[in-house]
Amino acid sequence: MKNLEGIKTCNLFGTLSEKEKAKILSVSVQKEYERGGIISQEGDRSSYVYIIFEGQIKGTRFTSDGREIILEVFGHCDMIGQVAAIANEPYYYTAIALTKARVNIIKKEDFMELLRLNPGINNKVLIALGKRLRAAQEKIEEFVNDKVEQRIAKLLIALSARMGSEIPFTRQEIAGMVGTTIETTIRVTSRFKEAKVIRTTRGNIIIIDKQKLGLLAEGPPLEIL
Amino acid sequence: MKNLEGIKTCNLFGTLSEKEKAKILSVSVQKEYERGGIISQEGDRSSYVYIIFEGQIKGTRFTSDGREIILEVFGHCDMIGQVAAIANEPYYYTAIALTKARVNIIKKEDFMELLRLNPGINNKVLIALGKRLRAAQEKIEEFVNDKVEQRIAKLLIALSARMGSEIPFTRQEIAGMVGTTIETTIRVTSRFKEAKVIRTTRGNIIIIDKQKLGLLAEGPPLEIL
DNA sequence: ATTCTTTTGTGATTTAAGTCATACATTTAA
DNA sequence: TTAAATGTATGACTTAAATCACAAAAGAAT
Repeated sequence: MKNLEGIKTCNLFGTLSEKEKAKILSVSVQKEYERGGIISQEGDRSSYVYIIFEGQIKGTRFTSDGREIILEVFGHCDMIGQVAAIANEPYYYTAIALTKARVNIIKKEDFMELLRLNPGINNKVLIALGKRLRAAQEKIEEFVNDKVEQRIAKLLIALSARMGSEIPFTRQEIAGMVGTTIETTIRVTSRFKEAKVIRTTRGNIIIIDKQKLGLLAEGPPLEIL
Repeated sequence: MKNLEGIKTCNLFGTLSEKEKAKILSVSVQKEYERGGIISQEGDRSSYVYIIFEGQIKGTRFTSDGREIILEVFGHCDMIGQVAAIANEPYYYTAIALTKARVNIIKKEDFMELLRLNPGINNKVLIALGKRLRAAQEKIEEFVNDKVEQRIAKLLIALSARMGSEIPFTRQEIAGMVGTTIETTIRVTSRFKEAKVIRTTRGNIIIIDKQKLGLLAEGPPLEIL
């Protein structure tokens, strides 16, 4: 039960009284997932809302030919499943644990109740959704404006802002996040390595020159740096 | 005042009593825009929320080299500016009238008050935001999976669902919406014309073979149809 | 009517990234 | 400890779409 407490510090619940927070905890169950564990699945009827307490979770869709597109990466205090819950629709994508993850699960009905009784939460949920919308729209802009090299640089920066300079993803996953193939991702990261912008181990990318990575994200290709 | 009434039929206000609806009308002002008229501008401090009563409005951002990216197209009963209002941030993009448009303007403070007093509206706003998030994520998927031809086919179908088979956009605008150049857009639409999928006049695309367009949106390129 | 501006149309060329094929290293499983 | 699976690496080739460059048609403005 001790771990559950951490979730109370989330911005989402910032406006609530101790009593209300306690109520949320009382209606939520905590569950732990191993890397690769499936939290919720695309197309399933939505029954729960999830608040992430620890670890990273990816929101993924699979194309008809089996390729994986990672639409979002969630971390501490992020909430998933609320869009499906509120609109009463099936989940739009599959949520998979990227690392060992601990998640608070709230029944849809309890969540809706929570929203109804606490306008403060309602507002926080709205703000969070707004942020996700903007993030998605920024990504669209990137597809229009940026080359793969630049998109990968931006992604690495964004990921390192959340989880430090050691990024525990394979090239395959990176490819899924920027919407490219594994081969190009390997080629780009190899170039980054050669230019001493990153180091890598199997399944990890370690940023060693954040400044140069920032330049790459701004636009100029590696060759002219 | 008569025109204002139409907005009451919007789903957004479905759960409200007549009295509450009247309240909304009392705090909103109606304004008309000509094609090209600017409703709100990227970066401006958000002061109003807009509900579209009539016409089409595009949500646009400009790249550093002046190209236009149209992120969303809004129509009857859509609301814009609410994300900026709720998060208390500047507008994320510029809203420009695509056609003659009539818009209800609500002061940010009045809108926030409305949200606070009517959980029903709050919920509707959440659902609408959720839909926009999914639309944006679908677009990301399109960038990953689809070729330009397919993306243009999908766009034309989506637009025609809202505004009929005559689509009043230039190739330039179409290009901005699918994230490509004007040249490729012209080439693709020229091919569509030759295959009798569409007709065009200056500034307009008229869909004449909806079924074939549907096929194109599904994937197979024109040549093999 | 003539000029200016916007929109549409095409050809030639370049380029970024996808595709295919193959190899090797590192983990995990049998 | 050997085999299978997964992740990384690279070369050769193809292709979709961008870029550049120019031209003609359709409206709008003078």
